[in-house]
Amino acid sequence: MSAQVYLVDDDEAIRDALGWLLQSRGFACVPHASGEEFLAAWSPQLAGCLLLDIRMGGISGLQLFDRLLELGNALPVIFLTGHGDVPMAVSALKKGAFDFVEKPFNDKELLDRVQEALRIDAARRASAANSESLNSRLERLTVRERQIMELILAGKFNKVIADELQISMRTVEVHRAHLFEKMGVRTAVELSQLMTARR
Amino acid sequence: MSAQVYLVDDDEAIRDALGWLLQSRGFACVPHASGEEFLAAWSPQLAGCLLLDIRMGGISGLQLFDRLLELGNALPVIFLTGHGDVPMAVSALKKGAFDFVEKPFNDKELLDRVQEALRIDAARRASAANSESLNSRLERLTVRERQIMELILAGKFNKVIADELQISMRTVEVHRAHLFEKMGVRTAVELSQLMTARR
DNA sequence: CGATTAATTGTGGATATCCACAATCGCCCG
DNA sequence: CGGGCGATTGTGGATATCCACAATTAATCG
Repeated sequence: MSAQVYLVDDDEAIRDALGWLLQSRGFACVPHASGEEFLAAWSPQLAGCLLLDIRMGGISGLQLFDRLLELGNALPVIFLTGHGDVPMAVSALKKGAFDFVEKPFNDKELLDRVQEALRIDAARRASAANSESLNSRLERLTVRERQIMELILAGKFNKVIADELQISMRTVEVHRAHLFEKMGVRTAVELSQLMTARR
Repeated sequence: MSAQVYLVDDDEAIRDALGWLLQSRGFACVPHASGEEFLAAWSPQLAGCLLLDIRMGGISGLQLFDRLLELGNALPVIFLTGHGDVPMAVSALKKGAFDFVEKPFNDKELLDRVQEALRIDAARRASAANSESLNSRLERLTVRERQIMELILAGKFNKVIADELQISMRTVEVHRAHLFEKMGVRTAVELSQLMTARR
């Protein structure tokens, strides 16, 4: 799934004009005529950004935005509006919208914002992919291994861990080796960095 | 230096009214009649938040905001304006303003925003204090100790570190013990968490 | 029931770490 | 010049870790 610029606007003239502009600059554009239509096509895997008109028939851009937030949307959203007011813009940005642009807009400026949004999204996805792979590795750990990992991350010696869990040191060593293997680390320090880095 | 609500507005009536409102709700308020005046009083140590009118004689609220950004201001800024437009609000928020409120405003809403801003600032300062203390500990390390710390954080054994630095293992052990002592950690895992957590 | 998986434990040896006790060398400062 | 500091090294012993080889028990699953 490569990056797309999703465009939701109920005005066909705008869809055509913006679509053309984007394509001409090398951005793949996917137009939708309504919020409902986009919502039906949406999936968490979509990559790119979303250009969203606020005033539309059917559900409004703001309503669509809220719905997408609930669904866990990660696409950066650039609002387009001819009739925005300040509270609307403030609220949208504080909820996490990427930008809020008033029509008529300057082509170059919009393209810059699109490019920046695509960059952000790519970076976010790359980092999400990392933490996905981390999570999948974590899920492969058995309960006991996770439990022992916690104690290792608390800086405890195998001996102490064995005491606390009332098991032999040898068993701790085995679990430790297994979880290092599964997590793809060679030392406790690497494990700690892996776990600490992920916020 | 305890938390204050700094208020910059060239309209005395507003300063009085807002000042009274804030005081009555238990917020300590420090009014200034101009951007220049606040700038002269500003220091990086100020704690609290800043209520900033946009349209003022002398330098404008937006100019003051930009200047404060250059100076490394950490105070959350809540803009107050009677004549804001959308691009202005968008730009301010994207530069990191905490909020952007149009006059006339609802008292309770403004107070909520102030409280939230104070909370954010307190949290930010607490975390900054941590990283300050971390930095001061880091500065107490000798060059050699820092160098060895890097290698420890790379997950290398004392033996390997000794080889790479062309010194004896014993020396590495000594430095290692010293830097652990100075950094206040007992194990390499704790050190790693300390260093990794601070972005 | 036979296979698989997780948890558990043991032995023993090779490596590493931790640390007290001790010492040398070079540099800068009052 | 004597003292302090940082870097360096050594010895030796107590602890820990790493790991190959080996095995038992309990639970789950087709």
